[in-house]
Amino acid sequence: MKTKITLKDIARELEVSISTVSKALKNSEEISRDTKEKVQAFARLYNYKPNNIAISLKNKRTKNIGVVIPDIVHHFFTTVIRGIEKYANARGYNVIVCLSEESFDKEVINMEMLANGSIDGFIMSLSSETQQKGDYNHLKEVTEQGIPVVLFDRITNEIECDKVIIDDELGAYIATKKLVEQGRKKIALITTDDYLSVSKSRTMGYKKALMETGIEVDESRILKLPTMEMDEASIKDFLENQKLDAVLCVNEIFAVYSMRLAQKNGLRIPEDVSVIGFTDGVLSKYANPSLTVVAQHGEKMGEVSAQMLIDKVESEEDEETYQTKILEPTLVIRDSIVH
Amino acid sequence: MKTKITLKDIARELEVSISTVSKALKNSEEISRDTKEKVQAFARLYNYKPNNIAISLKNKRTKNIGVVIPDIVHHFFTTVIRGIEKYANARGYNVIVCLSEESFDKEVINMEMLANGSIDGFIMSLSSETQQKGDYNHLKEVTEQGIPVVLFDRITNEIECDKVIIDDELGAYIATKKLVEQGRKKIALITTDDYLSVSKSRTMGYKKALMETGIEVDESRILKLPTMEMDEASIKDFLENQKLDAVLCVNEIFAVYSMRLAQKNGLRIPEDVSVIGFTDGVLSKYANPSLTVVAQHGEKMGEVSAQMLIDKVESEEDEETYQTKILEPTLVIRDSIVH
DNA sequence: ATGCAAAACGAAAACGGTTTCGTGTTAATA
DNA sequence: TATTAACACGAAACCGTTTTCGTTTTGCAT
Repeated sequence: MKTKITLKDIARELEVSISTVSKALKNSEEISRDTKEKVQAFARLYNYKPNNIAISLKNKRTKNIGVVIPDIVHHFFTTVIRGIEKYANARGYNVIVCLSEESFDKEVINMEMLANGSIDGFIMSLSSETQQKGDYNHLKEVTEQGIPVVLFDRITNEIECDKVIIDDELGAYIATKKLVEQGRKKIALITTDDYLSVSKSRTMGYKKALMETGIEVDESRILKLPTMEMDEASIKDFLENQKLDAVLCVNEIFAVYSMRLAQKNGLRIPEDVSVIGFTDGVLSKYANPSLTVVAQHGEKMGEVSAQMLIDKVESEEDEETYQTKILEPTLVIRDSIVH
Repeated sequence: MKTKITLKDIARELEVSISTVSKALKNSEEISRDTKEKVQAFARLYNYKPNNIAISLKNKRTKNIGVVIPDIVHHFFTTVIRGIEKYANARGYNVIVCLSEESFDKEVINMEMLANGSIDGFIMSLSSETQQKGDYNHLKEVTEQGIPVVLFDRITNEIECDKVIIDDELGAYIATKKLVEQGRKKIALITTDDYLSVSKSRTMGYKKALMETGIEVDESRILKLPTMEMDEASIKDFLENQKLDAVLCVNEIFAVYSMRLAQKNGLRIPEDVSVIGFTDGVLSKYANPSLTVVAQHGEKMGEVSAQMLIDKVESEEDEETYQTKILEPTLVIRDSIVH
């Protein structure tokens, strides 16, 4: 087992001081040609690589960024991570992923674990429990310590920091508008309780589109599930007890399940019922029929978040100016609506 | 901005030495009741938390584990990460995720980045390019430095380390056997080139099951795609040019797409054609009809990998004994086969 | 030979902890 | 009263770097 070599080892072997070795490896002007070549050759030979931890301690910079998200087994979050990872890696950063699993406590614990020097900044999306409680002290503590935070998708106005979201209201709006344009009148919405920031916005977009086109909002056509978790019974109960000609869902699972239910009841999609979901995942693409969705561009969101975070981390002056970037959702038309 | 407090700060305020503070916080017997209470109270008041980096440098233990995988936007890898994350977190470890994106170079770079002190061990699944090249020097270097490695799913025999796989051959075997039992005779296999360790095993299981039941293996019924990437044209070309009564696919996307193709051509599933895939993801569950799959139990695999790694990291003696854990796949029966 | 500036290098502090070992004080014992 | 053990604490080394600030050496002009 050949153990890692350190500056001290090189210094001892070459009978120079540690400082000389350090400088030689950085090609410092202070060191003579001769010595530099000797040191560099030796370092290369023994494959010297500086110890990241020591450098982190010295610089107070870890080149790690902490990502705290509610769940990883969801296409949207997965694509965001990919975006973050790609961008961060290109700038020499590593990504530490922590899952809150929609739990407030885990979110707090994870942040505390990372906030003690392990990372230079956070990128996160709030757990549903956190949004429900409305308790953001763990975020406050972190920002007060000067650790930059970028919130994406599930955000809160209570914390001053950079934010990245898609225009959820607009997404629901264009989807609903599309349905109306195609002559649909009885449009249902399957969403979750309003405490989830995204659900609230989407519900608003849905209502706005209806009102604009002179269709009365019928609250009995809106199903608010307690969480994003699949609840087949509720959806079944909801859909089978009314006559509808279109369904808008806040994720793709709800949408695909709705399609299957309709089909089982002898309804044709999209002839009898149009369906639109959120999240352009693998499910939408390969569902039968393929699902029209509001694409959230998770990878882009991840990139933008990472860029904002790293820019802030590396900026010398600590400007107290924060921005919220709003990405535009787009409608991906597939076979679950007529076209 | 209230900056983090250090031992030195506490020592200065309380007019004691740094050593005393350190010991007091650890409830050392050496320190008097009085002093301990004073120090602990002060620390609590100012919310003192030791700096992880400093501790890492001292202990030469980071409590981070590096996970290097080819892709994150795949249900299987996602569930593995979740398993790793849950288990590792419970034991006080953080997870650094790096994506090789199926590229050999990225895999190497990522490992080098992490191997210089950032992590205590690796959990990884090889990129397809790495398996294709058969170049494992980056893994050798790491293990020679005494950094523990656990390989999962996409492994190699060229490296001595702990490994976790599912019995891919068995998975394909039971799936094929199931199809045969139901009277299917013309069973196609859609897989990838043999350099991918998992594909090779699955092909073997498929052939074994056929031979055991007296069905001749017809190579023209085997489609070997170059990668796991979706290639609709090839699959379409392959499926539409022969009469089949069943299809086995090495992932769920190939399988779902095969179902749609068959349906478009007027074939009923499962009456005319049975389909089985690998990976029990969201796609299988919500496809129409729902897809029978060989479940790979990714989360379990992640847990087991994390446990093996952390056990090795924390074991004092460096035993040079490695084990390979083989998890049993299970067949999840759904509507894409008769039952 | 002398003086001096430039060149080349080393000592030491710093980052924030842990830990070993030494030392001063107090109290108990002879 | 002298001796000693227990107690409470501090100094310093260490982990592996970087960096400032001397100090020594060299070369050159005088």
